[in-house]
Amino acid sequence: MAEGSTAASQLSPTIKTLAAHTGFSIGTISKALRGSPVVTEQTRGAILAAAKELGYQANARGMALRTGKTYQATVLMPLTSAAGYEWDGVEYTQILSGISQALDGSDYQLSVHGYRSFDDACAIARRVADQKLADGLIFSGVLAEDARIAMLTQSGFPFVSLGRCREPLVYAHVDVDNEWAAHAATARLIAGGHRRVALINADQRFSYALDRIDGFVRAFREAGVDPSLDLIAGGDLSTRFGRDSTLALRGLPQPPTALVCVNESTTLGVLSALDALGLGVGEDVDVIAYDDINVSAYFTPPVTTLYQPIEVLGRRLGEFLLRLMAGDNAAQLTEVFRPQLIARQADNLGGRLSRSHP
Amino acid sequence: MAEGSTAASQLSPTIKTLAAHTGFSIGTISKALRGSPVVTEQTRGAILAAAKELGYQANARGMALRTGKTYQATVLMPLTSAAGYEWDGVEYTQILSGISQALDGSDYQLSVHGYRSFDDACAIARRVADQKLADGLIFSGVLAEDARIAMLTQSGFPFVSLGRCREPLVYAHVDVDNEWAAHAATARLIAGGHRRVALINADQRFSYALDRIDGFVRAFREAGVDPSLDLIAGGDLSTRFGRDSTLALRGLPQPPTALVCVNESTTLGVLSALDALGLGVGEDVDVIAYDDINVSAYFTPPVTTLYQPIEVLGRRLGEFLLRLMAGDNAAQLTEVFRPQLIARQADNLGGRLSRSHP
DNA sequence: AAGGAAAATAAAAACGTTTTTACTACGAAG
DNA sequence: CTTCGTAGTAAAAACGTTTTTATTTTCCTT
Repeated sequence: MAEGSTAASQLSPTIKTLAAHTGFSIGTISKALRGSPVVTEQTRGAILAAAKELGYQANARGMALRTGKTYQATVLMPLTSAAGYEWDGVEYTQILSGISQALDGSDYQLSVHGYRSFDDACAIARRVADQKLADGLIFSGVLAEDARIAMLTQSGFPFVSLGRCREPLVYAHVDVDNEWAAHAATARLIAGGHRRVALINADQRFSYALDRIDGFVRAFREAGVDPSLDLIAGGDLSTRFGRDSTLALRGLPQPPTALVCVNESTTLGVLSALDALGLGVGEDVDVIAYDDINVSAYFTPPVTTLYQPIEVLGRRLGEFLLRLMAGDNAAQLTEVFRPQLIARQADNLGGRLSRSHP
Repeated sequence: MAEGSTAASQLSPTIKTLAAHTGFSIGTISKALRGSPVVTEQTRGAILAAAKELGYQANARGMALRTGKTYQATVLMPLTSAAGYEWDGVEYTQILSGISQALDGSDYQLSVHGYRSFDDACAIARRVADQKLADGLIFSGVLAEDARIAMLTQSGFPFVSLGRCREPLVYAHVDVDNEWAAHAATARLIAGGHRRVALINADQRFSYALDRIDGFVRAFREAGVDPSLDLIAGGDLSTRFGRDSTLALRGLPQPPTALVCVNESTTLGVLSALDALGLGVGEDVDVIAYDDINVSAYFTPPVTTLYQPIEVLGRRLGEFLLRLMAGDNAAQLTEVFRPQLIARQADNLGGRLSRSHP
């Protein structure tokens, strides 16, 4: 019976199939495919031809077992905080999209791990590094003092973070210049005459939340004005949070006349709250938002934004991780993006405020 | 030198370490860990204790090589169509979140493959199945005649689709009752007096776009009214598409007095266009949207929605895939969700239309 | 008490690679 | 004409499992 050959033609060809087909040994086949210089050009040609003819594809599991590599790049993704399916984390689609594009064509597969809390994320990161579940790691939501960065830096496990911690460590990262962005937004509002500016911010555990406060405060300092620190709200970046904090802030004795918003889902909540309060944007209150998924242009009314497409950051994250896994030095793999200011409003309440303030 | 033992204590323990530690052979260790009935309860206890003591974790690559399984569940994710980073695909965060939650605790890892076109998705699906790059597959964006479903059904590769094709095939799937949803929205508008209703729909290659048209038409038929087929727009589900198609439709000689929108990013574009045209929602035009990420509540003005949290569908997708990979029958693994109607407007233009139409 | 069945474990083979080591020609040098 | 280095390839070992086959032990039966 030709059972053997029939079965073999069903299954995908292995290095052994190639050996039988070409007459070379499996060791030579492997070297030829890996581009080792010890095999002659002629044999390599023959082997490559046979590989193409049979549609040979290296078995990732065999390679992985022998080399200890996994050919996996893992991304830590925050699971939506779930309470009532509140809208947050939408930008992750574009982050993943960017990373996926960068990894496309490489030998690496993109895998995703969800986490529910920071401790959860730490535990997963540790497990991935200790057990070598992946060859590299990408994560975001960096804290001022981030245990993941400390741990991975020490163990030498390749990773790229979206965001910088506040410890003096050397590691590959991609970030947005949040200090600059918050400063730009706040300074613009102060120049427009505003003195009571709110900052709808992320939780202050996050490093970038602190960066934004820094920029916010610097803008006031540079203008010689006391910063409205009592108008800084911190929370999850859901739409509900944007709405609730706006309602609360506007209920204060000296409510804000302008708001700086940390992301687009929060902004939607802010706008919703302002509408509910009967306040007109550009008339009774000004709003400047940060946008990384290009949606603010469709808000009504359109608001001034600091725009940085996050897909670009995602792509860079993937590129950096590839280079890191190829042996590049982490110190060289850092980039901080400065968003673009898109002015859609005058942000001076139609000039009214500048008159009342000297 | 104690080099050997030192190095061994550094590396994670293997089945050999356990063998040396307990005195049993590696075969027995493997059987004990896998719960085989041939090993006595006493030895299993000893081995389990040693495994716990040494922190043993099975090496996935070794298992994968031997068993041919990969312990990977792969999701096909559409890459954002990218032209100008238009906002779309945001719901994928929640789909992945749901799947990740379902896979949590199982032996399976979630991996993500991005694709740029339907052909791309087909090629990837075929590669995953042929080369057994994963043990199961999840995908969405099902076409009326979907090559992936046909191919995977035939090859018997485990998969769950988000959406149903229009061919009479038996396969595991999760879906929304789009026909019902479109019917509910359209019928409500017709009951409110509308006769010129627009349907801002997905591209008609997609099966669910056809389902919505079916429901849309049925509502008209049941009311004894000619369906406004000329007001059906199909396109990508970006915000820009919502805006552009609304502007175009309202430019017609007999413009729609109401719009049914296919998802929330499109709805945002629709609302933006209506605002730009100076049309008030609930006054000059009514809008009913489909929402799967719980954001419509914050639109201003709020619109009536058909709400179905997509994270729930994601979780079910993961559950179904796990059961499928465990050997369950695909015929049993189907569920169609019916969204919830959340009426935030009267959707009858304040009663004005019902007066003019009998 | 010896034989044998059943139970428990050990040993070996296998999965598909890469890498190290061993072999075989062949040409150059003495 | 022999010896040796070298280039090219083959053979074998290893990665960590699971599974099949072989061996040992135990205990029952006659």
